Amino acid sequence: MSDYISSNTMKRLPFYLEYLLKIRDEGIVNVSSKAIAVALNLGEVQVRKDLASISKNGRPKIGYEINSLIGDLQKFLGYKDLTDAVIFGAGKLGTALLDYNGFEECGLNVLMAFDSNPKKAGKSDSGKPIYTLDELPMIAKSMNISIAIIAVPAQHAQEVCDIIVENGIKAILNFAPVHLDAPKDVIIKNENLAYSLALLSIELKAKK
Amino acid sequence: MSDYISSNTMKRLPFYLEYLLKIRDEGIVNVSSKAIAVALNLGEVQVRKDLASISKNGRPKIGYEINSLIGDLQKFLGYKDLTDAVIFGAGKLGTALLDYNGFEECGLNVLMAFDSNPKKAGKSDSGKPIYTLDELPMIAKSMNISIAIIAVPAQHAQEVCDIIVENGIKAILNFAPVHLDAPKDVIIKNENLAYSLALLSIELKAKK
DNA sequence: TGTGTTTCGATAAAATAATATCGATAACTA
DNA sequence: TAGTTATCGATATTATTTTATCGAAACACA
Ligand SMILES: NC(=O)c1ccc[n+]([C@@H]2O[C@H](COP(=O)([O-])OP(=O)(O)OC[C@H]3O[C@@H](n4cnc5c(N)ncnc54)[C@H](O)[C@@H]3O)[C@@H](O)[C@H]2O)c1
Ligand SMILES: NC(=O)c1ccc[n+]([C@@H]2O[C@H](COP(=O)([O-])OP(=O)(O)OC[C@H]3O[C@@H](n4cnc5c(N)ncnc54)[C@H](O)[C@@H]3O)[C@@H](O)[C@H]2O)c1
Repeated sequence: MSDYISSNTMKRLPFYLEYLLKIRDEGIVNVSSKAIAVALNLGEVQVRKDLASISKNGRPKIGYEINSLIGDLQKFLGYKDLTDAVIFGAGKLGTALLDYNGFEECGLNVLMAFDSNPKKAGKSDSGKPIYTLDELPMIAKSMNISIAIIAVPAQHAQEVCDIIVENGIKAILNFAPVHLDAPKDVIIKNENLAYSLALLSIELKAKK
Repeated sequence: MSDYISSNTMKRLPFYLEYLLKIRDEGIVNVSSKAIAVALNLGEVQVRKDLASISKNGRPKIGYEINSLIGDLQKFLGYKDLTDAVIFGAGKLGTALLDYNGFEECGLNVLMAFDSNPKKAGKSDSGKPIYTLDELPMIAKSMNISIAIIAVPAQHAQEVCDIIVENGIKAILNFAPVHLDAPKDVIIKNENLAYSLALLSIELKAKK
């Protein structure tokens, strides 16, 4: 168990967890780094290194005990204690995210959405509340929102970002295809689906 | 203009493009690597290196000529010649993607969706066609689909992946939170939104 | 109990990526 | 026109990440 974990390693951890959960369902109790490496298309040394950074229970000849490895992964990934998140922009993408029930198992509690358009206010299909933007200050004060998800049109993303920062939220996942400026104690991650697709297309062309 | 471009560099290129388009609108004609670096929070040497890999027109004291740099970026990123993509799963996420009009400007042409549920067949809000899954072979044969986007429930993702591969599509963007197995000449990229959020939450906790 | 096999973790080496340094060049200024 | 400055690109350095190597631990089985 080392102290620092690289972001590349972090990105692989969820895949280990997913795979381990799958094979545990199949009744497997122990697994070797080699088996994991083959299944996920990674190097086995890399697998051992990654796992060593969050767990410490590999045994020669035996491999890893799946249950405790899963436990360590879930603990590290914070899939136990929920983090509260809210969405800005209750449009197509925003409501898809709001009504998606797969976040809980990753430790995320998507609570509500905010939209500038009062007509959007009310409840989503799955029954989660949608508020108007001016209700944010009050709500933010009374509860501890950790993460904001931006799903508003690009031209409004920066202004929404500013409002988010003003209300004390320190982490933002931004789906709008623009670079956002914010104080550097605010963590911003850009999730640009169009770029992901474009990069895939580039790789495809490069291969031929 | 070098030959090989690292994936880290590739991920940064769209941000350069976005920024350059923005400042071009403001009437700026030349820009220095330093200005770009400051705006996007990168190292200025890194910016020069990245840009050198796709363009070659920086001039001492002047910087880069924005127009030609934009041209080179767009050309490299393939934002001119459109690549055709289709979506599997016309649920909440799938239709949000289908009706999103921001892909075109990144060179992606999202044509249609396929869903196993016949009730979904017809047209989306924006008028794009939704077909049943069994219509895929015929359609795939008559046109050149480059990219498949998987937006079906996790438990069906692998079976849909198999169908996609059978129909000759060589690149997949997978939104289902499962690892997919496919022949290694098929490029698979996982876009797991829940993990992105979870990682943000981990970083946030680590900072405090 | 001893030998062989598997698999781990630690350490070393190689590959990749980021950052720093510096001479060269082009524009500006006096 | 000569000196000054901003900025580039090339090269060198440093840091990070991946991959290889190898001794030791743990079990199987004779
Ligand atoms: N739909 C997709 O698949 C997709 C894919 C990639 C990126 N995006 C990006 O996600 C964002 C949302 O896309 P969408 O398709 O859901 O758009 P949308 O038009 O369906 O929804 C946008 C919502 O934001 C609300 N809004 C506008 N200004 C606001 C403000 N200042 N504060 C709060 N809410 C505001 C609107 O009322 C609307 O409900 C866009 O930036 C888009 O570029 C979407
Ligand atoms: N909604 C989100 O914000 C979100 C976020 C992250 C990941 N995801 C993932 O994206 C996928 C879709 O999510 P969603 O919220 O749109 O779900 P959804 O239930 O709204 O839609 C799923 C659609 O897939 C169709 N489908 C089922 N089996 C199919 C098959 N074999 N072939 C073709 N179509 C099939 C269904 O008929 C349905 O229309 C899921 O894997 C989910 O985990 C969704």
